[in-house]
Amino acid sequence: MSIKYVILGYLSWQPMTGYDVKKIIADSETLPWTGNNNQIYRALVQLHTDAWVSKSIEEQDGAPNRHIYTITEEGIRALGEWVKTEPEVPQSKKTFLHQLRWADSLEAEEIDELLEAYLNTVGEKLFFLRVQADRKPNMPDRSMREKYLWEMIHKNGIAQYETELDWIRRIREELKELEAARRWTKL
Amino acid sequence: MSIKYVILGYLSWQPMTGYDVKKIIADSETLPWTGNNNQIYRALVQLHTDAWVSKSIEEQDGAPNRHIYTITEEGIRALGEWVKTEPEVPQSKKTFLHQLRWADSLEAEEIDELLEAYLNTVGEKLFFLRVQADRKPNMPDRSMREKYLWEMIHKNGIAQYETELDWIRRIREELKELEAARRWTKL
DNA sequence: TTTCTCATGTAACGCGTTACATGATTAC
DNA sequence: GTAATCATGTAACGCGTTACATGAGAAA
Repeated sequence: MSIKYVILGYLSWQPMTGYDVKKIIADSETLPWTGNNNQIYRALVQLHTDAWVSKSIEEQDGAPNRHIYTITEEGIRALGEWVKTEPEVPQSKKTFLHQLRWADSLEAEEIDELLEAYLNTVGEKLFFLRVQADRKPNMPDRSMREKYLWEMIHKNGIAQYETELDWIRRIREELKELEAARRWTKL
Repeated sequence: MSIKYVILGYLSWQPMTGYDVKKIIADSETLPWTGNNNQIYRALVQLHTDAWVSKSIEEQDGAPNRHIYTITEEGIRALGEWVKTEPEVPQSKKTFLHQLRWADSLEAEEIDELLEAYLNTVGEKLFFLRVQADRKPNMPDRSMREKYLWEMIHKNGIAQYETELDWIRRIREELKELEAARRWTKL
């Protein structure tokens, strides 16, 4: 359950309510979760029973009380251990590639339209990723190095989508050439 | 349930048993599933009740009978429609990035070790991806264009991991510079 | 007046994984 | 003799999603 550590991480950065965590996850272009309540509140309950976070309640009138979660010493230790854990291979889920694999039954034009649609989808995502960097969260950086790490994490996402765009452009051009050659030999 | 279409795709390519499908998925470096029985056999039952595949049984003695699934006309139609479906944004799950985000509490050396471990993991994966291209499946290509598409799909994975390696190398170098600068100012 | 934000939570379900179960043949 | 391959399937569970439920205040 990796989201548990992701949440713990954000709590190591500043105390928050479940609602705050939800917003961070939902607004993030890079976190692979939707930010749904069910998962987050359940994870927070777990973190609390693990004693990795403590909970304090701030009463409000005319609104539900805010349950503020704060990371504990134990939680900091657990997070530190997790961070040093053997890295996993990144894995991407690109449904489009599986569509493309069986696209040979389509007309050349149809394939090109598909690729264009994919180009637009990826391009749009890239745009939002870049915009999010400008919006800059109002969260202070704890150190020079941490700021650098966060920037590089952001750039990682951008680089991936840029690579994808290059790949799409290349395949479109080459398919155009292939199609031209096919027509030539047919004449 | 995208795996349903993935399986349907492979069945469009040639009739197969569940076991064959399992092997393809398990051996693939790019398909994001493990190739576990439960999922595959269940999906095949669904495909069959959808009438997208037909089933014939080849009896064997001293071994379980082979249930051979063949795509139907309806299945071909369904696959064709799915292929033309609006492409989704690719999304990757990079647990390592979430580890790195909270790595600022570590010593410079420890971070570098982490990054080196990540480099090795990604490098190894890339190696296997390339090897798999040589191993080349004994499956005949149906057309020039399909062969090209499959090659490009393969290159897509390679490009992603290469981008990742570049990113790791860059961050390692820059962190080294940062650390050097920090030591310099401390003296 | 309707929609959005704040803030908590629950119900139902589907996708995906690990592990279990069987049993013959083939390879090392 | 042990392990892998062929070939089918089931049980249990966990992660993740959509949707539901409540209710106040603020903004459009």
